Amino acid sequence: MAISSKYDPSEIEKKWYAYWMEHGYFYSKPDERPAFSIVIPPPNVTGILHMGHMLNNTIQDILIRRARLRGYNACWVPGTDHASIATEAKVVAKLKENGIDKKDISREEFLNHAWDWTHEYGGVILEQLKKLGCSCDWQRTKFTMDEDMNAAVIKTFVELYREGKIYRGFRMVNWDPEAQTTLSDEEVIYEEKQDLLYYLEYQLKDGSGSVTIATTRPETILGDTAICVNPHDDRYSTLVGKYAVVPVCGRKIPIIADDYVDIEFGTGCLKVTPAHDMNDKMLGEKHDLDVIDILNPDGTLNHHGLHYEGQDRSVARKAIAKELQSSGVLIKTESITHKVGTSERTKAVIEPRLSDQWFLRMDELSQPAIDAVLNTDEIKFFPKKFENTYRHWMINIRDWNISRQLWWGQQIPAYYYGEGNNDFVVAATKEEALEMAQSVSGQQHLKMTDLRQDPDVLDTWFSSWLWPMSVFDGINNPENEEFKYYYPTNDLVTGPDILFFWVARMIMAGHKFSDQKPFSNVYFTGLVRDKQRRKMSKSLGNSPDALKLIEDFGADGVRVGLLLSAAAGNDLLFDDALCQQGKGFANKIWNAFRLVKGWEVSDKDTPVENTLALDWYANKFDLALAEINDHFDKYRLSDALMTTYKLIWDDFCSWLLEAVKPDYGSPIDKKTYDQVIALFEQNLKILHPFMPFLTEEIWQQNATRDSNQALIVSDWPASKDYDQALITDFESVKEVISQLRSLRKSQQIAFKDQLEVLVYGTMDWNPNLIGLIKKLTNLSDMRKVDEKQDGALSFRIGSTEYFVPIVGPVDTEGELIQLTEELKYTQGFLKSVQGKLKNERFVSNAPESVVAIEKQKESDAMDKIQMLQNRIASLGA
RNA sequence: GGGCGCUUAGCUCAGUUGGUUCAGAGCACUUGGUUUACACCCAAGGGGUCGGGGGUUCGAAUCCCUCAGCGCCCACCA
Repeated sequence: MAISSKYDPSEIEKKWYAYWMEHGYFYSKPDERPAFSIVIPPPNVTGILHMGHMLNNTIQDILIRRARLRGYNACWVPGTDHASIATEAKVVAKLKENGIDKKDISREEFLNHAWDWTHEYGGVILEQLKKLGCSCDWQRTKFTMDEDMNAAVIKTFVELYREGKIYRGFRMVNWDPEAQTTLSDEEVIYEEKQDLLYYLEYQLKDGSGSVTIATTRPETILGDTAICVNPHDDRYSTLVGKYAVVPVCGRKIPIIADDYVDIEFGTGCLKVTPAHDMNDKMLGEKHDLDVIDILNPDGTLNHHGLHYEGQDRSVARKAIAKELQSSGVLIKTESITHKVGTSERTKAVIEPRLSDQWFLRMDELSQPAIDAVLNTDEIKFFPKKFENTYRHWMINIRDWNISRQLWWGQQIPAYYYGEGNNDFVVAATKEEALEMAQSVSGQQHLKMTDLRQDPDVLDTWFSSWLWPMSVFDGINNPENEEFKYYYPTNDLVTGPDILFFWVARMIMAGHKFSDQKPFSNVYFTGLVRDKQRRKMSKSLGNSPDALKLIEDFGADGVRVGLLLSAAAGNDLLFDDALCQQGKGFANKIWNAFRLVKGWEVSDKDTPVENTLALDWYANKFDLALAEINDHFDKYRLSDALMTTYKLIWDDFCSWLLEAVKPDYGSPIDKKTYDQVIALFEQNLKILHPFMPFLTEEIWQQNATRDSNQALIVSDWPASKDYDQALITDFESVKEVISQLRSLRKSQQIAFKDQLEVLVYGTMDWNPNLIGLIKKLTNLSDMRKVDEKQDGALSFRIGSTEYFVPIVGPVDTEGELIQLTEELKYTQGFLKSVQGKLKNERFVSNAPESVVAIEKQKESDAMDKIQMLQNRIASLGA
């Protein structure tokens, strides 16, 4: 049967994925084997596969496939995240396209739309992962808003509330006027912006003068309730205790003193707007100031905005500046560069705003999580450098604002039964809430309809932080068999951008709710960037279509391409040339297979050099395997792949196959053939995690296999001791061959012209390998001589010299130049070595072994100089 | 402003405890090669004073100091 010389992945990948699914190799349930589990970082349910996912999931698949081969009961749990704000924003936008405004529909109607959307697009990204070859246990697919997941979230909330760790507070929060919700600190991106700093003059109430303040937000003067100066600022000491008048609205406000104010900045006078600035809020509380909120939730001014009511803050800013200018209050403006908080999702400028929110106390939760990573080494980070970032954040951790003014997510289980917002109970169900409300309030007549559930939902991460536990039902039912078997999970693979959002919180949740770590190792991938180091993004259009890449290069090619330059934690500069390299590698292996399968097998004797070459490769394989295992242990997956790549391409294809390859038209002996096949299969096993499709295809084409003999469920080769001497021997032989090829090239001696090689000195390797050298460099003979041969081409390896009698005209001039240069270099080298040896401090302080090495270098250099001089002389210079 | 990290070949990066194995890999590049698995190939080769300066040491890419450039995290001064 003719096999194509080009490897075509598309059909093959479909075929084997279907085969793996059909035979349930990805499916896992507890058994007597040790468990190895990974939970997927759940992608946004409405998302599509991008390069970051490709990298991240390729890595997880490599880890899980290797674990499976090593005999673990491997379980990779897939799933998606409801991604509260991101999804809600998409749904709102889609409704808008259809002429529907979120404000005009009920919560229930909106949620129906959101669920429709989820059902329509929710599976897309998971289907794409299948194309990449991901061996997830699809029967376990979870969604963060599945019923049991919701139950876990609610249970956790109630528990934390009863412990006093969750509280409601009227706090300054990051308000996104576009999405009309709060954001956590982590969702706010600070961007450098050019703005104007306005200098405004406030008249004193008693008419005794004025005071000038500087602000970047002049519209907020309408919410001013004080002016603050530094108590040590001599310029203003007489003003403290007096009153100033706010321009435009004419409100009388006190002038107070506080160390918080920086004497150097602006005018040294600070307008205090407790409703719209974190620090002003703090000053307000300290000095008991009024709080005047001038904004509506959508970022327009409310009735405190007076004649600017209804205008957006940015519009009002310009308008008010104009008014202030015409009334002479605006003294000057200055350009200023400062950082402005914007919403990660909507890009809207964040307004600090006071509102009722739910918070989770973090102080007690953080300590065990700090210990687990930084003190006990229970959890390891790869690369380790992220432990520093983690430490810094965990030590300065602040309470977590967990409420969001959205509809898509788990609604907060707080039920109000009175008129205001102060009478409420927290309970897992409304029924339970009713009983509690009746008993707490003493009002037995309360009915279900008297209860109002808090309209807010929980931050998305409040479900994500439970993920490794909740996917195994470990929150609702911690004694269940699966949870005990699979948890804690082994590896987590994610990006450093969600170290705090997610990783840190999972560690806290793990210790809080299961008294255990959620995972043992965290592998941080880098960001995927383009060749110009730009972050890949939709708006730049520099993100390649993931599925198109798989079409072009094959999933195996793409996986290799991604891995080749993505050391843990380093950003990956994606270049599809790397996928091309991956595809090329697949083709190389494919052709090696074609070659071997094309051989005609006979029962002739096995040439001794074949035995030696096969022996060498078997040992070389074990050496490489030890390195590969070590790389895996250290989560250096790129290195593991590169070692495998070189082993297969260089050692297996270029050396072993060339060494045993029969002459054209001749058969190969059966023993060699069988061993080559056996070694080929070993290669397939260690390559399988990286290139699952190609390897399974060859594995199955090579022999008829039962369904329980698929490569995916075979075994990872056992580590064996290897014969280093044998490997070294072969390296020497390779060196001889390489030198002979080099010599042919420099002397322009064609391969078809046979050479004779004379050897002076000892060949400390198996002389049976001469046959191999003869075959690979076309020698008529290679034999030992008792005298050096002056006047012949030569090279030297160790203390042995090799002479090749000239068969044709020699490029004397070129060789002379080369030899002279080499002589000069060697003489310089000798001088430096001798200088070192003459240094008494070196000889007396350095270890003997190091000195011995230098002495060896000295004598080798002297020998070499002698040889070079002889050669030059023989050329008649 | 506080903290962390990086700077090694044209590009992307390895270099664990300072000393045979230390100046490396892959890609790219140069040269030669195709009736005999693969041009998505084979072979040979060029290329770096390890960011600058100083110090410790018999010996520094590796340890210390300093300067310059880059990146990330945290906080945020109106």
